[in-house]
Amino acid sequence: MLSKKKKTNGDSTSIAARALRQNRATQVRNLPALDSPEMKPLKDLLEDPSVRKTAQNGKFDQLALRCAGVRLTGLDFDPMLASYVLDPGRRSHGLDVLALEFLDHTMTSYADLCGKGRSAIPFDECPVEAARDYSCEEADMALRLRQVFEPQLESHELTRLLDGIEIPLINVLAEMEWTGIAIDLPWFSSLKQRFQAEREAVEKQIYETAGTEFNINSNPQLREILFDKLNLPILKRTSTGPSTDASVLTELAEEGHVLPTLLMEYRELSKLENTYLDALPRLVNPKTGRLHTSFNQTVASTGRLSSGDPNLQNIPIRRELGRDIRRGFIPRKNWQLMAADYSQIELRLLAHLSRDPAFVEAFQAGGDIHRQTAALIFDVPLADVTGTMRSRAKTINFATIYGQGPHALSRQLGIEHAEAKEFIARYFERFQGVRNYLDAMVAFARENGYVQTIFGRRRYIPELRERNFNVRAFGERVAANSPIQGSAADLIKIAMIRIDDGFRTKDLRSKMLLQVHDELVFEVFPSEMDQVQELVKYEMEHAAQLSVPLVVDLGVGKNWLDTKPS
DNA sequence: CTGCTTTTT
DNA sequence: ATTGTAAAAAGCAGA
Repeated sequence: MLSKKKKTNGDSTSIAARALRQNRATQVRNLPALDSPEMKPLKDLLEDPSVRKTAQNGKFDQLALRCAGVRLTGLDFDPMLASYVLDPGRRSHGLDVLALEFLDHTMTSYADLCGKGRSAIPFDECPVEAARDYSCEEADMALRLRQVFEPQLESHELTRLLDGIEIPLINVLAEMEWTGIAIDLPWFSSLKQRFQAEREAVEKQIYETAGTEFNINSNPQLREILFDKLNLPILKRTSTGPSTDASVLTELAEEGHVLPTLLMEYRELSKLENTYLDALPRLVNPKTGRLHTSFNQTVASTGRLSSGDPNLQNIPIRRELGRDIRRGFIPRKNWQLMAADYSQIELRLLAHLSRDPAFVEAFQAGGDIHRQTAALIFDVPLADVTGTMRSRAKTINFATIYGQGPHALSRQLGIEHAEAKEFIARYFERFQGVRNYLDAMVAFARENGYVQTIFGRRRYIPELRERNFNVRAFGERVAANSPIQGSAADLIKIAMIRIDDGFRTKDLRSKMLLQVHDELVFEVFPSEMDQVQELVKYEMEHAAQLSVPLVVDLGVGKNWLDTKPS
């Protein structure tokens, strides 16, 4: 939202809405003349070149607005968010779509205003009266949709979720987007050199091994080399032909073939190069010298946020090469980065929601949950749990959260289908409360058509009424998973609002920068370190009172990777 | 524009 | 009788 196109909240809608509210105008056609005194603030804004020039698709750049002294205030409703809490699964929450569906009104499109393709004119060249009407139509629709949505929100008991969480979160996210995060450009460019040289070397080896040059990024060409020329076995199919994904290449590599190993190295390097090393430096804002993501508040059907332009929620960490990229995210000079992670939040929520005694006790006892799970399902003393047992227990714990079946589990653990089936049976024997809870969620969803989180966030699951078994099975997994993932999303949103509030009342200079689902990243002013740590840990751990403790791990460092243990 | 692949939680 | 794990964003190729 800070940068461009994809808007979630606080775009021109709210600016114009404010202007309109002041004018008490409800009819697009009866707007006061632009020259009238009451329209002056809007006119000034529309005519300010530093603002007009930055508009994309008729939406003003938030950074430009902020530089022009315009800030988000007085925000107390957003039709997009109202639509999102009413039905997070719908395809679009766009104002135009909502206006058509709920008000039977076809809105002027951006193309209507400025044209499209070659004949399109820039937004700042369209007549200011037309820009006014375009903006005010949005405000008008927003106000009318409020009348439609408010009774629905009330009857579905979603008012608290919207007014208590989603609306207050708008300003928190806007502030995070505006603040941005710094990256170490020299570090990025030296990594680029290193990775590029390495990738080119691997490329050469691939051509030699294959005996021909081809486009490695082209799946059809790659299939031809692997499965026609070299006659390697086809282990998996996609809808368009033999698959060449990482699991296939790994298996082929294990059979002793050279090319698959090289291909995996190539893919890892080129992914890091293209997606991060090339893209991120280009997105550094020249005005702020920092990277400004957009947090989308209305795309994930579970209630999670998403991040885009650039996506800062999928910065690598698992493999060593990727970890180098995380090292490039840095605080401003003499400040520190701090990360605060919820420990096992989804499993804790599963324990809380299911009230399973064994699970609840394990968390109340503290310690390593996967280890304790292993002791229970393999029936050995805690001290005798081996690495393999713990790792398997961990996999099964995650499989449970996702409603995974024996087939998927066997593949993941590399064991027989029957053995996986036994693991699962054993698991639910020990955790009967979990079994009952998951079954109850599916039953509730079949009965009511939706499931909900602790805070009443709903997700409708029409798939459960489908004839197709696969679609229905998908619906069952959604019913089991969404209350857990969604409740976790609710919790961290509440914590973010309270932390932001704490920062303000305590007049702290430190900033919240990023949210990565169960983690918050902060840039901390040196003298505020103790205060910030205490505040963040407290608010995250007390976002709600559950029957198991919520635990947050803090880490401090000179780059994002440094904030992580080991 | 769609499909495939890869990155994260 | 049937399922080969939830949620995202993004780059590339090829039509």
